[in-house]
Amino acid sequence: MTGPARILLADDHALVRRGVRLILDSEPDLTVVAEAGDGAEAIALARAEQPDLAILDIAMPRLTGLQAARELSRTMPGLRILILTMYDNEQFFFEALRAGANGYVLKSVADRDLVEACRAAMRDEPFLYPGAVTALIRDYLDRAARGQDQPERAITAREEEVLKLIAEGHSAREIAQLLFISIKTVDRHRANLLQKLGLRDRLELTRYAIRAGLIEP
Amino acid sequence: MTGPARILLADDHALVRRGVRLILDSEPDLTVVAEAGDGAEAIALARAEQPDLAILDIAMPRLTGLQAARELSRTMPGLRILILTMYDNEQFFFEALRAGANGYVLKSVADRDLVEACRAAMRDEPFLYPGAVTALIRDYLDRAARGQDQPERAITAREEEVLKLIAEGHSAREIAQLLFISIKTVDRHRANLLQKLGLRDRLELTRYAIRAGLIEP
DNA sequence: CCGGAAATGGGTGTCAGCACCCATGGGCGA
DNA sequence: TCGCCCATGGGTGCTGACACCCATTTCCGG
Repeated sequence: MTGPARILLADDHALVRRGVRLILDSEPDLTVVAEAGDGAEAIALARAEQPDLAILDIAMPRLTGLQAARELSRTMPGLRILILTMYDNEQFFFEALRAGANGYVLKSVADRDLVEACRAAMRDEPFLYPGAVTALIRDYLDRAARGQDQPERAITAREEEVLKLIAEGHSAREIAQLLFISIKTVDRHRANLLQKLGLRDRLELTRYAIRAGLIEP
Repeated sequence: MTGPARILLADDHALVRRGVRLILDSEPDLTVVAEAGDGAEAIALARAEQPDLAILDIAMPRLTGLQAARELSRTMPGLRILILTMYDNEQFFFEALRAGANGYVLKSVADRDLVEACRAAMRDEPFLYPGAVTALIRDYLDRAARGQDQPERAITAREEEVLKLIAEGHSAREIAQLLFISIKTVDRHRANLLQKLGLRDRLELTRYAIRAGLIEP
């Protein structure tokens, strides 16, 4: 017996943090030991507090929950990770799996499922909401049907970074200066994003990012 | 003595509703008597339950919190209204005041201020977060300085039509074909819109249209 | 150890967005 | 009636977005 699971909670809205904390702390086997307001703070607090489980919102300033999840699952392999998001979006769901998340919970059903998802993660079992399971099965069947000839490449970490900046209204030149890379490289990332997502221009990229919850309008 | 204030809570995320409910119900003078997941449901429940106070999120399906606030302040004059939102946006803030809201609270600071805002509303006093107060004062000073000499030309009907189409992602060429006018005229309307709204490009026009509720994201 | 993917960056060309210039005809209020 | 604003549209030119071409380095997994 080692006491309740120690949880790090990261969301940029204090109100959501407070609500989730009240829900989790009312369970005897779960306790929130730290709260972060952005992805960078989440990483710092995870290192300082060594929690058992991190609950990460996707849409956060500085680093998104997915970026933080990649970093945390790489540097702290024992840490369980739950992604908590507003949006039912398959692209981000698959990315969350690749980023090392143990579970993916929608905020719209989190009041019912979140506690169960935490317990599943602590047992090192995956937890997915029903829609995600459906998408996963469909994707599995798709791959089986195609014989994995096309692994349909996903958005990379760097591409997500560029996507966020484009959607925030920055020009290619500004992004190049922010990331210390050439305009041509920004052009290439943008082109890859447009091709992978099947979109036409940066305006559609912006809509996509808003719908996906990467940024706020 | 009439017992605790009866509150209607409207937000499309069950998780946020649950958090807010836990916060408010722990105060002896506040009690949540109904929860709505969208603006239309909020109006129906307000009529059925006759609460003292309605807390409305802006971003909701069917009817936004602002639309619901307009309807409620018109048909139920005794009802106090608090707008609760993610966005620190002056446009929304002024719209909320015009829609009859008694208070405007940001989700990012709601864990601290929400209870106080509810009590202020029940005393029929306004409650605004500090940034909103600053914006209100600046706007007042602006108007005083101009002495309303310039009615600051409004968007014309034709310009709004073009704005909508631009925000929906149509190119100037497409809009010209849709409206049976020349590309150059579309160019001119766009230029006038950019100048009147103080924006830079069609991407910012799109954000503006989304925020103004002209189109759906 | 080799092949592929990710990240980097250069060149070239087309086109749309946007700024600035200009003019004309119609409607409406002072 | 006169002037103003609106809607219309033409010309010119710059710049950024985007497509398609190319190459190099690094790193990781089979």
